[in-house]
Amino acid sequence: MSSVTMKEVAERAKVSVATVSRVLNSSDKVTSKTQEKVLAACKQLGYTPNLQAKRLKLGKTQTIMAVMPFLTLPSIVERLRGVQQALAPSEYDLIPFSVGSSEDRDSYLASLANRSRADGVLVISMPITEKLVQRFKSIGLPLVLIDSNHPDLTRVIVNDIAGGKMATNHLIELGHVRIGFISDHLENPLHFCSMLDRFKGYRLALEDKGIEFDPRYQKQGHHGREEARKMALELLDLPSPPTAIFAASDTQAIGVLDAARERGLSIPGDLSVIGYDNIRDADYLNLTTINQPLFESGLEGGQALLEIIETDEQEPQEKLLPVSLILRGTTGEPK
Amino acid sequence: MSSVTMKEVAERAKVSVATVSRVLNSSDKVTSKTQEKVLAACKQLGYTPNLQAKRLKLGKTQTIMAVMPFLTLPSIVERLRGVQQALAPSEYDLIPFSVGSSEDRDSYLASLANRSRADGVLVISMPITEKLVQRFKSIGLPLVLIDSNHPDLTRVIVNDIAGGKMATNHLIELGHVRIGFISDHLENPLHFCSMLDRFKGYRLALEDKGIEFDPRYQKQGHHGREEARKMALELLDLPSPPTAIFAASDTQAIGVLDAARERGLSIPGDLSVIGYDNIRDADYLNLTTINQPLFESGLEGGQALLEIIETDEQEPQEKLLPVSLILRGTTGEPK
DNA sequence: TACCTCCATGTAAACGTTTACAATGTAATC
DNA sequence: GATTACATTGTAAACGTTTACATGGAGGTA
Repeated sequence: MSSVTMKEVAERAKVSVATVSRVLNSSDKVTSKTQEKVLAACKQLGYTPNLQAKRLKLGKTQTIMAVMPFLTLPSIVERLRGVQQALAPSEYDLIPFSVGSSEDRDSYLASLANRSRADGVLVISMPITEKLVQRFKSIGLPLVLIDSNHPDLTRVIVNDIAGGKMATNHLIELGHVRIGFISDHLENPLHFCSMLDRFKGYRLALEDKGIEFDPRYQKQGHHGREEARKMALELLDLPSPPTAIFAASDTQAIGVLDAARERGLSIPGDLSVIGYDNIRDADYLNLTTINQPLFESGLEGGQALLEIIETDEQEPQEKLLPVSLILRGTTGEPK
Repeated sequence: MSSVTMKEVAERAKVSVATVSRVLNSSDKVTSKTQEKVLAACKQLGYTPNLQAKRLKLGKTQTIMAVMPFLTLPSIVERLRGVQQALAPSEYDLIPFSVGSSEDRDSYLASLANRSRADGVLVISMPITEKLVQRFKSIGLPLVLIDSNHPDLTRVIVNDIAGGKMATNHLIELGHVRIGFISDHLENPLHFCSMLDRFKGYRLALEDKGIEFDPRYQKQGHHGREEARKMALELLDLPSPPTAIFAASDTQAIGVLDAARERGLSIPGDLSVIGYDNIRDADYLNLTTINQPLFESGLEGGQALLEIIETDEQEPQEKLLPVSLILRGTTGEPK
C-alpha cells in the first residue's frame, strides 16, 4: 500500500528532492556526507523509485518488445532465453509477444510502432513486411531481427548454406552418393529462405564432390512429421532409392525415421538420416543433426539491440552465426 | 521520432485536452459532434496515448510479472502460454522472468514487492517463502500461484491425489496387484507436496481395492532418469517383483523403461509402466501417463489475477484442475 | 576586508496524462 | 424574459521524477 516518494525521503534526510535524485543517479555533484544521509533515509523508508515517473520524465520506456511465433517451438523458446540473458544486466524489461497469424503479427507490430510502447523491438523467426520496416525506420524505433532477414536491418542469422553443405558433406564423406533431400516448400513467404539456403548448401556440396544432382531425390511438402514420412516413402520406393536422406528439419527427419521403420530398414545400416535444428527430441532419438546456436542468436540479437538503443547506431549489421554437426547414431557408411 | 501529444490533438480539434481525454476514455459526457472532431484529429495526427504518463497519473503499471524457473521445461512454457492467453484481451503487459536459483527467486520477488513495478505477480511452479508472502500481503500487491501451494494465496493447482489414484486404479483395473511406486523424495521443500499427493493417491487406490501396501515396492530418490533407472532395477530384482510400476513423473518413467530394457523385459507384457505429466517425449515413447492441464493452469491463473486486481478481491481461492489418463502403449494386462 | 571562483544544494519547471472543480451554454419552466 | 437545472466543456492541479538555472557559502587571492 505504502508508496514512499522522493519527497518523503528528502524531508527525512533534510535535503531537497533534487539532491535525492542526484544521489540516486550517482551524479558526482554531491558531498559524501549528504550522500550518506540520503541513502540512510532511503533505506529507513524502504524507498524505491517510481518507474513510471522516471520513464515519463526521461521519455524512455525502458522496455523491449520481442515478437515471435507461438511459443510452442522449442527453438523459439531457446532463442528467447538468450534474449532474456542479454537483457538481464540492463534495466530494460522484456515483453515477449507471441503471434498466431501473420495478420496478428502485422497489427501487433503496427501497434508497437509508437515510441511510448518500447525503446526497441526484436522480431524472432518471422518475416516482416517492407511497409513495417519503413514505418519503424521513419519513427526511428530500433528493430533487430533474429533468424530473419532484411538488408536494411540489423539481424542475427545462421549460415544455412554452410549448414546444408555441412550436412551433405558429412554424408558424402561417409561414402554416400545417392542422397535424398526433404524439406518444406522452398518458396515459403513465411519462413524466408532458410530452407532454400539449406537446399543450396546441399546442391553446392554435391557439386563440389562432382556428384550430379538428381531431382528425383528431392522432395518438398508441408512441414510436419507425417508429411515427411510420406515424402520419405516415395524416395525409398524409387527403383534406385537413396542410401541417405538429409531432412531440412529434425521434425521431418523423425518422419523419415518413421518411414524407414515402416519399410523395415535398419538405421544407419540401410539408410542414413541427418536432420537440422538439433531439437530436444533429437537427443532421445539419437539423431545426427546440424546444430544452430539458438541461445546465442537470442543473446547476440538482444545485445545488438541494446547497443543500437544506447549508441544510436544506424548502420545495419549482419551477424552470421556458425552451425555445427552433431554426430549421433543415425548416420553411417552405406552397406 | 514524432511523438504527438494530446495537446496537439486538442489544438487541431479546437477543444481542450480534457475533452480529448474524455473522448478517448469513452466517458459519456461528450457530444457526438465533438467526439467526431476529436477522433478525426487523432487519426489525422496519428496520435497514440503515452502509456508512461497514463500509468503515472493512474498510479497503475498495467503490468504483470510472472516468475518461473528456467524456461527449459516444456511444461513451464505451456503454462506461460496460458497466462499470455489470459492477459491478451486485457491491457496488461506480461513480463516473464525466469530465475535460476532460489536466491535469484527471492531477490527478484523482493524487488517486485514495490507497487511501481507491477500491479500483480504470478509465481509458476515455484515455492515461495513465508516472508515474501507476508511482504506482498502487507503492501497489498496481488499474488497468484500456479502449480504451487500456499493457504493464504489464490492458487491454481492440480488434484495430485486424484491423479495418483487414477494412475494406480488404471493398473489395478488391468489386473495388477504388485504395483511399484517410484518418485522424488517425498519431503522435498522445493516442490511442495505434489509428489507426496501422488503417493497418497497411490495408497488410497490400493486401499480402496483392498490391496495391502507393501513398502518394499516404494522407492524414492533424486529426480532424474538415471536415478529412476536404479530404483526400478531394485524393484525388478526383488524376489517377487512388481508387474507394474507407477513413476510419479514421466522423466522417471523413462528411467523405468531403461531398466526394463536392461533386464530384457517386454513392455507391457512383462512390465506395465505409467508416468505422470505427459511431457512431450511421452508421446514419442508411447508412454501411458497422467496429463495435467498445463495451458489451462496458466489461463486460470492469469484470469484469477486479473480478477483480483480489478475487483480487489481479498479472499484466497483454490482452483483445483482435473487430471486425465492418457492411455498409450506401456500399460497392459499382466501375463 | 572585499572580491571572485567554484562547488554543493535548492527552486521550479517540465514530461503527458487524468479529473475535480469551475465556467459556460442550452433548454425548460414559470 | 428571467430563472433554474442540467449537460457539456474548459481550467488547472496533480502524479513522481529529472534537470536547467538560481542561490548560497566556503575558500582563495589581492
